[in-house]
Amino acid sequence: MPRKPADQTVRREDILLAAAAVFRERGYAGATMAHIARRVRLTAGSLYHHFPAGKQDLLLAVLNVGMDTVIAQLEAILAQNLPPAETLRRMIEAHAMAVTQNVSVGAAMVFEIRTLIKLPPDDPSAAERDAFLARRDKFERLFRVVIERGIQEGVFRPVDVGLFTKALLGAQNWIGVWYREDGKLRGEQIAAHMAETFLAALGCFCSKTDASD
Amino acid sequence: MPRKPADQTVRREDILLAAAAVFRERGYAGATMAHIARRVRLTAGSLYHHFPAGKQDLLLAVLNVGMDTVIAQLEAILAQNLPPAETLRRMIEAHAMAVTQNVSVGAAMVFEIRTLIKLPPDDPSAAERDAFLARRDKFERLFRVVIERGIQEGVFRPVDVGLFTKALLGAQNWIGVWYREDGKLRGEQIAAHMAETFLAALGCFCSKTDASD
Amino acid sequence: MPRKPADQTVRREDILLAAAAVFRERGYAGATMAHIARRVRLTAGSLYHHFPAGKQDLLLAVLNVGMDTVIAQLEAILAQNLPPAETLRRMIEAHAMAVTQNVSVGAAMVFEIRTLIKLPPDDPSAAERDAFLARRDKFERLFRVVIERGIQEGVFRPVDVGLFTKALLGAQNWIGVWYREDGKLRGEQIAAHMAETFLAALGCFCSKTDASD
Amino acid sequence: MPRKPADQTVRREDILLAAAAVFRERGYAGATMAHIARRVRLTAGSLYHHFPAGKQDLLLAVLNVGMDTVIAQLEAILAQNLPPAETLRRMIEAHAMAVTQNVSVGAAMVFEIRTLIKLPPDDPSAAERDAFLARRDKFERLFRVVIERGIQEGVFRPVDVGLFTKALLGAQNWIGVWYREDGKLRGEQIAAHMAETFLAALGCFCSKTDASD
DNA sequence: CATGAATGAGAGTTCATTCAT
DNA sequence: GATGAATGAACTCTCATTCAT
Repeated sequence: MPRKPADQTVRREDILLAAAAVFRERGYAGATMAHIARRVRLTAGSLYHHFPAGKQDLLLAVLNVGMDTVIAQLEAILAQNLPPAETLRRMIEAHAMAVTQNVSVGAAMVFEIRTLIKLPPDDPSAAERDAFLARRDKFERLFRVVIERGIQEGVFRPVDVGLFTKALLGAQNWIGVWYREDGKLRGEQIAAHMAETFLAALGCFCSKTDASD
Repeated sequence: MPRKPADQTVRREDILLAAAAVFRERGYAGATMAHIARRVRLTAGSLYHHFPAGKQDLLLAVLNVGMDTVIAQLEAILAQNLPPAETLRRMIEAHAMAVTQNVSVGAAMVFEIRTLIKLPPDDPSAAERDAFLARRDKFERLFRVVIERGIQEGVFRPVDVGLFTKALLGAQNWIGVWYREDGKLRGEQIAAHMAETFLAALGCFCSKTDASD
Repeated sequence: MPRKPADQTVRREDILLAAAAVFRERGYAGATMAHIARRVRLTAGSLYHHFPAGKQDLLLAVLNVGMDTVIAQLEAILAQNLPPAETLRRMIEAHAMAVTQNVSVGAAMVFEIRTLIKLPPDDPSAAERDAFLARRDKFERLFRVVIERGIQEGVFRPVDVGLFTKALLGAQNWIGVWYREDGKLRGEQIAAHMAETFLAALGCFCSKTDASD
Repeated sequence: MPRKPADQTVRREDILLAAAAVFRERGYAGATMAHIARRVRLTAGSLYHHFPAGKQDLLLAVLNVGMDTVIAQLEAILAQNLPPAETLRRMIEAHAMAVTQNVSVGAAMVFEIRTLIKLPPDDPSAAERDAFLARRDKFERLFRVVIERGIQEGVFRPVDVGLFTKALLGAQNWIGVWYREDGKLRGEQIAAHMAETFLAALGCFCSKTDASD
């Protein structure tokens, strides 16, 4: 009754991406372990070898991977200490690229936070959930801070930073909803256009400074 | 506008709003008929008197109500034949207001289109589903057209209209995700800020023309 | 898809007895909801209408019913304030009768306490579990007290009351294991013999005093 | 008595005891191969090297070991041809000691016979099961015979031998349920008290004859 | 011998839906 | 209209068991 000749071993990450894809297509609640398993040619039960805590665990893993990737990139950009406009441009582009490069994970971050929040407070994953939400807030703050700095320095038009950030992130998150890997728009184009749009919205039409990084 | 016996009308709409609220909180797949029924003090079975086709029917009804409202408002604005900048401002504001005034319905429109798309093609509701998706496309086109016109007339900075519209709608849809009825931001403020942001992004800083409508 | 023409309604108690019977035959862990359901001509899912908390709930209900019955009878006997030997005889007989009259429930009380104890401490039923265990201890104490009194009064041979009670209850509980409703021994015979055996073991061969009750 | 390579023998017995312990704690149906394996620091799969027929095999092995021990001891006592009262006393004590010395195995014999009986008739272990049940009946008969003889010889009060034996074995079996290795009662005390109780119940208060064995 | 990965057969439970009352 | 009881299909998760390594 067992199978799989070892050359075709399924790795944790494969399952994770499969889960993300299924979550994107059908939503967490609409996704079944069987859906996920089928993508990696396993049976539903076998997933529990890799993610003993089950579906919930899988969701948290997906979200964390996504957040890890994005935060790492943003922090790398911030570490360069570029001027606000350039920093924001790169952040928007990096974020948009991340979303298009792994739409499924991005979509999960957009759509399934709600699922997380509905977790009963006595759930064993509650701690991990809180940790994730904290990181998400931190992520949002990274954008806020840059925008605030730009306004203070007079490079950006004064705006309600909270509202503006929500608008920006809404637009960016939404990419994961409509973007098709096989569509005509490439990630770079989308990223560039997004940056341009929101920098313009901040009254900053300065062309891309080609700082050799 | 003649009405059916008041009680009934109210009942149906109550259920609809209850459904929208539950869909917002738990997602379509995570919502149960019992959740919805409890909100209107009925039992799950009783809902079938009002929505014979069941859960799916409820979702479509919610989405249609939402779309009806928004499209009606947008068309009223377009009928006024105002200049593109002013038209767009009002459209954005009207849309944002609609989202904040009935967050649940708005959230359903954001989150549950996916559910609709996954409908098996042999489903009896497939026709209604297609009708809805067509109207959603029409809705998006209303924005596109105005933006295109503004660019042609030179009032707006030239942008990729498709991408720009996606960004705009992403930001607007996202409102339904973070907006709290009991929060400190009122719908008007949000609406105004959204309009300002995206008009600015189009290079149009003209202050609100107070055309007496 | 629904069924059952109302004349054949299944009552809560029917399910309870069915559960007890299945628990007796296969043990709690070995019993399935389907086994229980089949006995009352329902499907497994339907049991959740009557016992929303499921299998665990069913076990606790069975145990509580059993304990209720026995304790009530014992207390009635104690209330008569008869001399220790007569009291003990009647208690043993009443207990034995209770066991033979509802073997399944009795067996559950014997075999499934263990199941209860293994309940994780964060289980929602933990409180009910504790309540049950407390009542079981009280039940055991009823016997102890009578035996102690008899020893003090010199009617009973001095024995280790704790150990003696365990022996007595072990013998009584065991009835539920071997007793067959269709066997040749009637409950009364068993009850009388048990009383006689343990009164004899206490050095008390006094014949049954026929106090007209 | 020549032994197999020491390691193996030990291994097999370790597993057996581990199984008995787990069966006692959680019942056969509630025990998993993983539970058992963990106790001997193996994985579930590895158990199949030692007990190829799996869980069922383990149970039968546990029960047989228990029965072997007890029957051997009882037969040794019977072989001494002592008078009935003394024989019975020693049998009761030996049995009680066996139960307290290996509670887990004893508990399995008490609780898991039921499991055995539910074995489907086409099960490969059915023959072994029947053999075990036969030995259990033989075991019970050993007690019966001694009691009968005692009655015939007039040393014991006349009782219903079947019922009396059930009472005796019930009390003895029950020890395995309440006995705690770390409790205040030692096996010898329990054994002595049990013997005393049931000899008293047979009207035989003769003190322990200290036949030097 | 031991393990880790896998399987397949349930088990408990949930839920949309139906229908007699 | 409304309800309560019922169904059947699905879903998450568990587990004995197998086998390549």
